[in-house]
Amino acid sequence: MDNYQTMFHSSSSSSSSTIPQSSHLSLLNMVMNSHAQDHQYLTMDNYTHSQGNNTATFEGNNSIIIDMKNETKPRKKKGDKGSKKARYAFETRSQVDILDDGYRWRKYGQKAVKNNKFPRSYYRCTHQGCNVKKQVQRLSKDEEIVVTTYEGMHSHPIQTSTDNFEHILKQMRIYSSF
DNA sequence: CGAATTTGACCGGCGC
DNA sequence: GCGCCGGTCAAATTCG
Repeated sequence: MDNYQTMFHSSSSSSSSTIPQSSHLSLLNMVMNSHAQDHQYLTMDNYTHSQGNNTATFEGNNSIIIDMKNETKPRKKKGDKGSKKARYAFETRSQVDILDDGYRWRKYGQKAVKNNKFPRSYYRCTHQGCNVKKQVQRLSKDEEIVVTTYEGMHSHPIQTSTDNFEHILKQMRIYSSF
C-alpha cells in the first residue's frame, strides 16, 4: 500500500450518508468490471442509499483507490513470473471497521502499522479455492477513516444470507433427536 | 463440536 | 550476515 499515495479528498462536506453494506460490493464489482486506468481515483460524496436493515452510517467523502499497476511491486516471491494482481483500496469514513461486503472472510493476521496507532487486520475469503485477500486499517491521521484493500478477484458468487440455511439445517439435525 | 479469532512465531525480502 | 519490516502460519482459545 505504499505504492499509491492515499489521496483523500478532505473537502469538508458535513452531510452524512447511509451506505448499506452490500453497496460496498456493488461498488467493487462496478470498479473491477470496468477497465480502470492505473491509479484511478473515484470519489463519492454524499452517497446515500438505504436498503433493508443492514445499514451502516458514514459521513462525508468515501473514495476508492484502484491500483491496477502491478509493476510497482514487481516481486512478491522469488522467480515469480510476474503474476498480476490488482489491488483496490477502499477508503471509507466510518465509525466501525467491519464493513461486510457480502463475502465471508476469515481473519488470519493482525499487525501494528508504523506511524499508526491502529493495527491492520488481514482477511482471506473463506470460499473454497478462492484466495482473495483484503486488509483493513484505520488511519491514525483521521481515525474515522477506514481503508480496506482488496487483492485478487472472486471467482464465485457472493454468499447470500440464504446460504446460512444449510448451516441452520445442519445444526437442527445435530440437536434434534430425530 | 466445528468454525472463526487471537496472537506470537516464523519467513522472505531488503538495506546496511 | 544481521536485523528490521511486512505478511502469513498455526496452535491455542473463543465463539456459535
